Amino acid sequence: MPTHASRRPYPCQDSSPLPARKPIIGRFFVNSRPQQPAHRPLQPPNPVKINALYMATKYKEYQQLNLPAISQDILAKWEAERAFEKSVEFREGASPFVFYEGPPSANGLPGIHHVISRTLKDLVCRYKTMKGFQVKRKGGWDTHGLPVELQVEKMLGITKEDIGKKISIAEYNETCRREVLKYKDKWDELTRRMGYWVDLKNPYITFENNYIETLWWILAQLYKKGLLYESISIQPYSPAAGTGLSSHELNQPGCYKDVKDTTVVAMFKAVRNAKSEFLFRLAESNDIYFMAWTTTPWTLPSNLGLTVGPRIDYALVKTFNPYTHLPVNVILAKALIGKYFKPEGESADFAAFTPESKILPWKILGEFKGSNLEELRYEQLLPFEANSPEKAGGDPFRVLLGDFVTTEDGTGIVHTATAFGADDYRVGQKYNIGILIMVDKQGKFVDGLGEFSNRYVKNYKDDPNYVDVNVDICVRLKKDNQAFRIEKYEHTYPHCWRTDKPVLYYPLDAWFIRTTALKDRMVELNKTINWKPKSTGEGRFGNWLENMVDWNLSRSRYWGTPLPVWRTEVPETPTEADLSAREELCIGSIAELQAALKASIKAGFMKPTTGLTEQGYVEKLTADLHKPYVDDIVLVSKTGRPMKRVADLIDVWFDSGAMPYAQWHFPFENQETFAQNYPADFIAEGVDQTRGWFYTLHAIAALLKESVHEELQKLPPAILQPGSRGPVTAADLDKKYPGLAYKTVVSNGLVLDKNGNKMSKRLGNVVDPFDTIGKFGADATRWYLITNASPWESMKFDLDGIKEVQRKFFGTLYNTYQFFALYANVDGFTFAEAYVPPAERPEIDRWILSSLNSLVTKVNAALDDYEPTLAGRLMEDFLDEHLSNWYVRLCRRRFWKGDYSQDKICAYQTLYECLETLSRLMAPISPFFADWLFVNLNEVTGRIKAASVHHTDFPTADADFIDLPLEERMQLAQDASSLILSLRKKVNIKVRQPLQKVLIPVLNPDMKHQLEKVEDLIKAEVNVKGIEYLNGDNSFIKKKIKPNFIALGKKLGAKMKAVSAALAEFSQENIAKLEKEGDITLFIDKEPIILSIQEVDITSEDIPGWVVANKNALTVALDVTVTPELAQEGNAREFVNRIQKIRKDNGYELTDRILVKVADVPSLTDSLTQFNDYICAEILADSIELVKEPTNGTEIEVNDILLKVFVTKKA
RNA sequence: AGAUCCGUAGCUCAGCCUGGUUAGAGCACUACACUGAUAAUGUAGGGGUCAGCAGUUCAAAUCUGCUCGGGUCUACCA
Repeated sequence: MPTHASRRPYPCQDSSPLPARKPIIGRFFVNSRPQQPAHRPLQPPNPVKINALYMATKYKEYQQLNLPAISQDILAKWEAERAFEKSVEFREGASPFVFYEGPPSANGLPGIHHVISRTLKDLVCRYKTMKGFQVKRKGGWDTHGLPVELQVEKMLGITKEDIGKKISIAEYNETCRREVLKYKDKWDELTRRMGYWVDLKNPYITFENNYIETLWWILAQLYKKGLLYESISIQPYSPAAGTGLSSHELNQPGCYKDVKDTTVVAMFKAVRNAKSEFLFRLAESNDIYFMAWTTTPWTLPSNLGLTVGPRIDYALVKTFNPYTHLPVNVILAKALIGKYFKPEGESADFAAFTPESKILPWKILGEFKGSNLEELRYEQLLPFEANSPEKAGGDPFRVLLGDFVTTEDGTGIVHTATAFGADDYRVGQKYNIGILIMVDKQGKFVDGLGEFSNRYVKNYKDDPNYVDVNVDICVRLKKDNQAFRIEKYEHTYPHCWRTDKPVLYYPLDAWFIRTTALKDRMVELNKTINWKPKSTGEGRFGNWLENMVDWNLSRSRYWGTPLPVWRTEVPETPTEADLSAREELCIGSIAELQAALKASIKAGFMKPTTGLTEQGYVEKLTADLHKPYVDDIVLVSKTGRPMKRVADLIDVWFDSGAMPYAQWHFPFENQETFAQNYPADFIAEGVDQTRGWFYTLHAIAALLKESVHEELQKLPPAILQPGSRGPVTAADLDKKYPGLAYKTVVSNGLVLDKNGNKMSKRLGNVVDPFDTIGKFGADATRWYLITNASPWESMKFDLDGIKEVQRKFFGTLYNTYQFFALYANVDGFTFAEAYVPPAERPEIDRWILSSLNSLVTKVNAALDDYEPTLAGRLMEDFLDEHLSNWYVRLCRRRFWKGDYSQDKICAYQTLYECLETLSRLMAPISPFFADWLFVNLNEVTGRIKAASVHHTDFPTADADFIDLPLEERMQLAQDASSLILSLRKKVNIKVRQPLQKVLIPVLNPDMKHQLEKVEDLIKAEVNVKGIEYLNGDNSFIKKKIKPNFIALGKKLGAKMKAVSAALAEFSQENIAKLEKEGDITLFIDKEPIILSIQEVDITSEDIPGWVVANKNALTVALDVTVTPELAQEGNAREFVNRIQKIRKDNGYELTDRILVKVADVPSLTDSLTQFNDYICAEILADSIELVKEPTNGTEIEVNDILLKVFVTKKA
């Protein structure tokens, strides 16, 4: 950032009477030359289509910056001119840049976090459009799913059980269909107001028949390939809500709660047989028990196995049951012995043990690995008639091996109830121990479980008299010598997010997609995706792919895409024969369904309603592919049996993951459009979509690759490969459609409140995007969101941050424009003159243009790399540090002084170009303000034939403009000015007081040349008359030497410290010698080390007798002597300053000439006479009249001298 | 539990990939200047154990490991 300069109070270009100073800008002045054609022709994207552009003669000037008003005006303009549509139409025929819109669900209100991801999407699309691509952006709506259902239930005051009773499924779904787009208007409004350009007129909507038909086609493709199958899965299930829950739902905030449960370490009595004989020998007893811990005692009646870790060490321990005090031998993990037995009890006196004993005696009888326990048998813990081994249908009550067993808590032996745990089920399948489901879907025990029958395992009915059955189970075990420890235990347990009741893990029939079959392909393809940030792709997403399990697709709901599978019915408890005779059909299109329907009518399973033809009936039945209509359809199997639809709906994530195909109703129509818009070049959503949309898009693309190829091969080759007529080979297809849904994905982080907390309605810290945009405008909001932090980092949203952006960035840019407009209007600058080649412009113009083009290069690179934060910050720096703070400030006089000369034209052209280029650079991020700025400029000059900045091309850098040495020396000038000003500050000499000279030691000729070229700038900036350079060999300067660590590090290694110390001790003579001879020999530990001049950094540190400051290699010394001559000149300037203030106070126009009468104060007479010409030129007076006693007038103060002046406007 | 990101001034963030000896900006604060960009602008100042510990190295904000704190995602187990 700049650390320089206050106001430069000097005249520059007009004739200065100050003999000591060269007028600075005069040096830059360029005489008019034969005009040359414009250097940089600017091409509109499509000049033909734009006809009449509104032209203005004056740049608009404003009272003050009003960003919300600008947003509104520009929005109205866009809508009137169809600016968005045109921005796409203009690029017709250009290469497409494919963007997919992740569909939001419109049944909730949009929040500020939607603004960030949409800004990101929008800016990339706008940028690519300006880069010459055609970017179609089809909007979309996600319409299915549980949130919609719940909202509807809440609204109607019903629960899931009421559906089909109090309300028909048809009515229910109709309500969902209506409700899901409840806030569509709000979303559309946000889209408009934030300036998100997306096609909302033709969005894809996931509940539409065409959309569902594509989903069915995809499912049928998977079915054909054997990738869609049915199986049991243990899933979270909410008995209170009567529904299975997805893991997604379980991860709703607040679902995992800390609860206190009654837990028990149950004792399973081992059976003595050949395999277990070794234990019984060790124990010399028949009372051997496996100890297993559970936090869900209600699962114990369903126990079928005990699982141990094969590599875990277990011990057989002789002890007593702490409740019954009977002698027992227990088996548990050795590592967990300490949890149950106190050290002082080890090998204590067993004989002395009484029920009153505090310490339980114990003794290890033997140790073995878990693998030694495999296949041992035990007696069923809680046998009843309902849970007999026959009912389990396997070979239960054995010890199993499982990798999931740990010794972190419990006993290292896991009670395994196959019905109620995913791990349990998996290991149970492997060992064929059967399954017992002793709890029904209401969450209560089934009949035939003795005293526990029909009791709810948790208080699902909000019964005030509920008695915890878990406690009763524990009590019974305790009495029966089957419990070793019973205690309350606090742990986190998932709860149904709707009913707040604990979920059960419950076996449910489910349909799966065999994603694991394509795992390798998905992992490989993921490596080709450009992830922003990279780590999300490699880490979070990569790991997720590595640990992939089959996709559980089915949901037992009402409002969603139905699974298109019909099959013949089997009895409730089917035999193998029933199942193998079952016939099944997966429907892949409406036509297929209609044909099947007709067959069914023929078979007599379906009958056309009276008054309808068969065709009419078939069409009516397939007019809506939702429940309940599809469920009413009975089809006929090959063998003539009736087939009913499987009741399940599919996961809504499938809906959104299938959008690349379904949004175009592929492959039923739009095949060509699809071919050109697949895969996406770019998508962006919140990082929470990693396992959601990002995954489902990726998975479906990988699964569907071959089917897509098949369909595309039906198209004419020219569509797939423009320009080629030959056949499209498999390799060609593979290259273009590798089974990938997107090439670049940006995952943006969360938006937190300003204290870093997640925004939630509960905390009341949500930020309303409408308020924010209304108050600060979309531009400042967008700019803030993009530049505050990288999009993928979670950002703390603070309205003060937007205020800052508004003031700092937009305020500065607005001021700069206002400044330009003010003077350009006075001078009538309309860019009518030919473009002045940079070589003919003053150095400062060439500098800012160089800097501008460097900026353009960097911004292009940043945006190409999807780093908008960097791009925005670069623009901020340029605007503040270079354009406003240095260029405009230094050049102000060029704009308002003198005639409409070549120099002025150069200044206008330069500033104009900076503003115009900035408007185009910032257009993707802050589209309204950019357009406002662009149009304000372009309306007058008509320089670019485009009605909107969004129809122009993105700026590209012109290497000819870039002059790095020039940028370097300007930096030197800024640094030098800053240093000198800080010195002035230190000695309290105001900038208006001229000083005689500055000394700058130069360490090499190059530095001197660079400084000489900006000498005038520095002198003007700091109001010093001369700069003297001190060459390196001047003994006047005191120098400092230090090692060049980078150069010396490798050479010296460990000797670095010693050398560093030695250099610190160097005398001025040593340094001079080194400079003169180029190298010097040091002795470190008596070893010679030769240092060359390149291996050290020599800087000037001090100039004795002067006030000195330095920064890096630059040192300045200021002569602070104010001679009487200098003081007089200072007075003159002070005087000018006072008169200017009066002019302003009196409200004179810039061009008004004035008459001045001044009281003749002796101490000022010399100043006023000597600098008369200068003063008159400055204040636009013909002369200064010194009068003895002005009759009336304003009292002013010039360097502590009081006097009266009388100023009037000249007629 | 696993993965990942983050931790630098009161606040928001650069710098870290590629280690180099005075760690930078903006905001806020304090003081001053400027007063023809003026509801603007500039200058200066104070303010940091670079979360902590250990390691590698001549040298660590920067590389490595561990710990702590915060966020997110995933999983959830007796």
